[in-house]
Amino acid sequence: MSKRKISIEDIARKAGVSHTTVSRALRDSPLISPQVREEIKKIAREMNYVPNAIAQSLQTQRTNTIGVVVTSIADPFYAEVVEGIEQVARSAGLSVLLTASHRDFEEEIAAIDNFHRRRVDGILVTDSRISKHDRAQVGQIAVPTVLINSQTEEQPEMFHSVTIDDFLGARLAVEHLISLGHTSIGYIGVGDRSKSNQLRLEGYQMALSEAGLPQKTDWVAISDEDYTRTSDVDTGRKMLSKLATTGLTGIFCYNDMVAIGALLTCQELDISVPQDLSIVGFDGIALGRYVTPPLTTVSQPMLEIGGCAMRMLLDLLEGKSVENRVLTPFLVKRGSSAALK
Amino acid sequence: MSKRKISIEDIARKAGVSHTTVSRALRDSPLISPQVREEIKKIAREMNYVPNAIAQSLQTQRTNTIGVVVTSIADPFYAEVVEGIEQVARSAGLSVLLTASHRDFEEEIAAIDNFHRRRVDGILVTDSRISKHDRAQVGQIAVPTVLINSQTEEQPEMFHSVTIDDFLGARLAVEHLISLGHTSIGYIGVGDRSKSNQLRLEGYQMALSEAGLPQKTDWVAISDEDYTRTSDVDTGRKMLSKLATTGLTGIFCYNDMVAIGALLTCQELDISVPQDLSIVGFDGIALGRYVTPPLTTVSQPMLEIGGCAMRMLLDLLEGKSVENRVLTPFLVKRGSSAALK
DNA sequence: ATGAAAGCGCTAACAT
DNA sequence: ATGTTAGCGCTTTCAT
Repeated sequence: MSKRKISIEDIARKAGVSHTTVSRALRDSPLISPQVREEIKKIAREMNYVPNAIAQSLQTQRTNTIGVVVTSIADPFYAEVVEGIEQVARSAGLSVLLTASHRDFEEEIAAIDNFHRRRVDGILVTDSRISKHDRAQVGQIAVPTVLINSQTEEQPEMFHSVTIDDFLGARLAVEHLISLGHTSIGYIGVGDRSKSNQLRLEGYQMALSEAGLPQKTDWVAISDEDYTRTSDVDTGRKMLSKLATTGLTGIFCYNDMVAIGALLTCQELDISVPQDLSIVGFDGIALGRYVTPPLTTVSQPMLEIGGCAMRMLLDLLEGKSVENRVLTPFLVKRGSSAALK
Repeated sequence: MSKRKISIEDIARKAGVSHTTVSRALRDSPLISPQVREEIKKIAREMNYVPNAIAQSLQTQRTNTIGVVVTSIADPFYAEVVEGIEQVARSAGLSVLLTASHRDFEEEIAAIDNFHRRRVDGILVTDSRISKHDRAQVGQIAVPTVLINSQTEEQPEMFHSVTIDDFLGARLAVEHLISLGHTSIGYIGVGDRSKSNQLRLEGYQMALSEAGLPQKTDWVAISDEDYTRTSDVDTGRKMLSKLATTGLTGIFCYNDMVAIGALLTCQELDISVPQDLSIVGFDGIALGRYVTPPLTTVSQPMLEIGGCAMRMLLDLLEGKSVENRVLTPFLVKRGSSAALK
């Protein structure tokens, strides 16, 4: 194994030309005569030359790298979003630096700062905690940045963004329950996800009031715990126990993990789903297909969210102007919801 | 937003010193007098200086970056492994470049090649398809590389590796079924994962023969499909249908997704699990906890696999010598397995 | 304690 | 069509 890496100067020496010629030949410059070019490429191959992207980056001021911040790498939702990001990034010749923020503001800032030092060409942040007040901390966000499902109320013109229509999604879920004949419908939320939780709650309320259905405060249970170690599944479990005695026949849950927690507790409490209680989740993670009964959910197009954000970033890198996108979620009917008896 | 980034020369000019002094001050060199150092740091802060990691890397020949190749980012198993990797990488000041290989040899090679151009300090590859015959293609693997659960029979001294003990794991699964009184035990495998599938099959066979139990060829079903789009769940579904009529009372599945496919088909065929049939999976992905009945499985310590591989890489980077690790999986008993009636 | 100069490996003006 | 010369923004001898 060659200890010292080969440089274009090494090739130049061997080929009896200048390193500039090698540089040009390797990048198919029309300035170099075909035979010289081929000869140089041949030598490069023989010497196992591997171009130094670092040196190229220093010169071209482009790293062909983007930074992605996710709340957790093992999160089934964002894992799929990142899959979508990576696919289009790679096909555009960009590599992805991935960092987890654990929904922590400081970690998020640190990750972005690290990306800046590394001179990434662009940044993608999921579930961002950054708002306009924090501009100082982020230093100058000098590179194109797109927020995915941001959790703050930043001015739209401040950052670029791709979001899911939480309000609409919630309505889809609740209207589905209503169409099944349910009239006593509850909501289990996650306080920690401020913005999306708020919007889903509002969508829930709107759907009910539009249908002229009653709303009771004890039909809504929102966990107020810090996002320490209490997972969403546990939230679903606890909150369902609270709501179990309120006579509800349908429950819309903040997301699929919460819904699954609710489902599990129903099994323990001998509440049959969907006979006694219909449950609807949000997100559309793969998992929902495999629980019993399979989970009815409002599905987010995860791959598309990632792909869309990445394409937006690509446009930004080319200096194009872009418009923020609000993607549309769609209802996936499965076994956890059924007509009211 | 400052268009042009500030460099140490800009700071030097402002501070009336040389850029060398700035460089030293910023990195707390004892050569610089405390007051000058503080003054320079203050100016740097005021000017919103962000060190250029690219320039540093070119000089120091270290990128503080590692490359990670996974089969799929959205894979619940490897997502968790990567989570483990990223945690220890970050605490060591390293960033992670992540690329998906989709179990494709060419893509895997391309990813590694890309990492080489980018001069990553080290590489981690999961489910590697590379064997010693392919050394040429990989060029010179010039940087420390650790394979995680490699799928080929490379000489141990060729690459460093962290693996799970597939053979032992399979035995744990089958011995568990045996201890529950089962005597007709089948195996559903995935042909595409050559090495691990082979080892798990052998573990299965060994456990049976040690217990003096019968083995029949039609108790073993191994999917021979290419890994195109047919997911493991579908494999489980199809193979269970095949085995359903053979009078088995226990089935060990290559992994949890296969087991879940089997579980789902059991529901459709009105085969009660675990009353009529006990099912045991492999991997220990979170999902298994939430299906009905919850899945008994041989769990791999996913975070630890990632963390262990990363620590091994860290040692390699420090020039230490390392020993390959074979980690031990453990049985997690849940509802999908029960004593034979 | 500080500075001048060289160089990491490449690209790009500017010659020729 | 090819070579010379500068940098890109840092770290690191080597002087002073």
